[in-house]
This record gives sequence, structure tokens and C-alpha cells, in this order.
Amino acid sequence: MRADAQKNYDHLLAIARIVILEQGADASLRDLARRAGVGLGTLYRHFPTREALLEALLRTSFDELTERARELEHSRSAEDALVTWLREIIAFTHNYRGVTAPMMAAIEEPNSALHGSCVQLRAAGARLLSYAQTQGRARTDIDGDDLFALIAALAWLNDQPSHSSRAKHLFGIIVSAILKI
Amino acid sequence: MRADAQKNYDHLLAIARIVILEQGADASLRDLARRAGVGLGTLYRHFPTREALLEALLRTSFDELTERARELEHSRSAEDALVTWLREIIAFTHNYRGVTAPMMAAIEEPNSALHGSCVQLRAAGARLLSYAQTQGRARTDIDGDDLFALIAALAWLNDQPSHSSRAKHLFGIIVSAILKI
DNA sequence: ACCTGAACACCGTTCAAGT
DNA sequence: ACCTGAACACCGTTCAAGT
Repeated sequence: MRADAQKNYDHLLAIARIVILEQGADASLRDLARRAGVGLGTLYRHFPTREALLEALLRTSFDELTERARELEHSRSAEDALVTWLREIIAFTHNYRGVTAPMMAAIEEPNSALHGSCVQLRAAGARLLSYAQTQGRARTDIDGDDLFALIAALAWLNDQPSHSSRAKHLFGIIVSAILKI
Repeated sequence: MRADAQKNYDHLLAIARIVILEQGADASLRDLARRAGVGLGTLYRHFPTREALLEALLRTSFDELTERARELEHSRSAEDALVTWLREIIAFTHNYRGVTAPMMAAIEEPNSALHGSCVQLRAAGARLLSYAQTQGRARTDIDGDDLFALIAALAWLNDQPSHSSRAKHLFGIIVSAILKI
């Protein structure tokens, strides 16, 4: 990549982070380009779809969460590992309002730029779930896809301003449904 | 209301039902007015906000669901009444894609045209929950607001095309969290 | 009283023209 | 090779002008 292009790319990503943290994942791309002081076409050149932009923005966090799942699996009880990881992934999505719907859509859309990231995250969760299941700590009629959907539902609830105060409580309720009594 | 106005109102509502069943609650209002063969201003005159339109559209169903809760409370076991009603409200929202978010937003927005309907529905659910709790059939650390949030989360999941196939399964999982073992 | 549609301020997306 | 912004086709919302 040419040096000026690289600079634009980096700057766009930095501004995108600010704007999306501010306004959510459905922020205006036009506004974003404007704030980055860059032509609208330049934004589209570097990020042909909104999902490509989100992917670039969240890539690092996705990888960290995946790595984190591996760590937890080897350092804690199966139950503790699963619950801690769930707490962390929910906390992460909480920062990026409106990111849940595109992630859900991407998981069954192999052409989406977000597809790989979501599959990766889902697999990380599935491993922790499976571990908890073999230890007899999680119900066995749930699979990784179900877990991903439950995470998405919780993340979506967190995005609804009305119920942010009961977020922790609802987290506990759903976790109790996943775990074995 | 003048006769011509009444006619426009009724026709708009009939077309709105078709369009929103087709395209979801965020369908284009412009398109809707066009298909109703009516000026855009006429739509806004009768339904000053999108929520006012949704309210008019869903009013009957809201009332039916409320009445249904009363029926169930007196004709079935507490657990059966609650679960049946939850199934019915989820089935209802399934028809109106994208209606969950405005409903969640409306419940803490007293000025919203949807506010009353949502409060009414939430209260109906709360009564069934409370009944189940007094019969020792539902966990007692959940209140009507939590129940409403869990319903919304399930309804939202149903809207995500990817996971519609596991909808029933996830319904069962969350119900199992609400009920006492 | 009610209806109409132009007007305004926004979008997302594409692409010819520039450097 | 990359950037720019006008152009196009859409929105939601308001409101002067018509009947």
C-alpha cells in the first residue's frame, strides 16, 4: 500500500473507532469520512462495506477474546471459565452499540466481511461450553450455536437503554439456564 | 372525523398492515403512502410518528393478548398459563419483524404512542408471573420488568433470520430459567 | 377540515475526473 | 495508484398552497 493510502486507512480507522463508540455501529459513514477529513470515495475504497469497517475495527478484540478463552480453559474450573468469558464478551459488545445485529447476520452469510470473526468467536465459546459439559457443569442440550444466540440476545438487551440497569440480573438468569444446577 | 378522512385513515392502516408484515416495522413511510395512493402529508396527519402508526396497527392484538392472559389465569395451572401466554406473545411478535426495539424503547418513554400498550402488556405478563410465583412454580427473583426484557430478547432472536430454526429450543431454555425446577 | 406534494436536510453507493 | 466530490436514488419531516 502506498504511504498516503496507509495513512488514510489508519486515520479512518482511528476516527471510526471514536465515531462508532459515540454513535453506535450504524453511524453515518458520510459523517465519518467528513470527520476524518477524507473523501467519501476514499472510505469506500478502504472499506467497501460497513461490515468491512467493523471487522477492521474489532479484529483485535475478537482475537483477544479468542485467546482469552484458551487461557481461561487452562487456568480455571470449567464453570468459572465459561461464566467469566461470557461476562467479558458481553462487556466488550456493550462498548459497541448496535454491533450485535450485524454479527448475527454475518454468521450465516459467508460472504460477509464479519463472517470469519463471528465463526471464530462462536467456536471459542463452543469450546468453553463443551468443556463445561464434559465436566458435568453445563446442560448438554445446548450447543455452540445456541450459546452464541444467547450471547447475542444478552448483548442486544444491553443495548436497550431501558434495561441496562438490570443487565447483570438478566445475565445471571440466562447463565443459570446454561449451567447445571 | 370527516368521512373522507376516515376513509383515508382506514385505508392507510390496511396498507400499513400489508407493508409492515412484508417489510418489517421499519418499512419506508413514503412507500407506504405511495402504495395507499395518498399524499405523504396525509399519512403524517393521521399518524404523526411511526410509533403512532404501529400502535394503531397493533392495538387490537395488544388488547387480545391482555385479555388472553386473564383467561389463561383462570383456566389453567399457573405454570401452563404463563408458558402458554409467553408462547403466544412470541408468536405474535414474530409476525411483525422489527417491532421489538420500538417496544423496548417505548416502555421507558412515557410520551411514546406505544408506551401505554407496552405497559399494559408488561402488566399482563407480570400478573401471570406473580401467579406462578405464588404457586411456587416460578423463581421469585424475577419481576415483570425482567420478564418483559426476556420476552423482548426472545422476540429479537426470532427476528434474526439465522436463528429462526432454533427459536423453539431457545424458548425452552429461557423458560426453564424462569420456572422453578 | 383535510389533502397534496414540493422543499429541506439528510442517507448509502457509484464513478468520472483529477493528481 | 489513489483521492475527490458530484450525481443518483433513496429517506423522514415540515409546511405553504390548494380544495
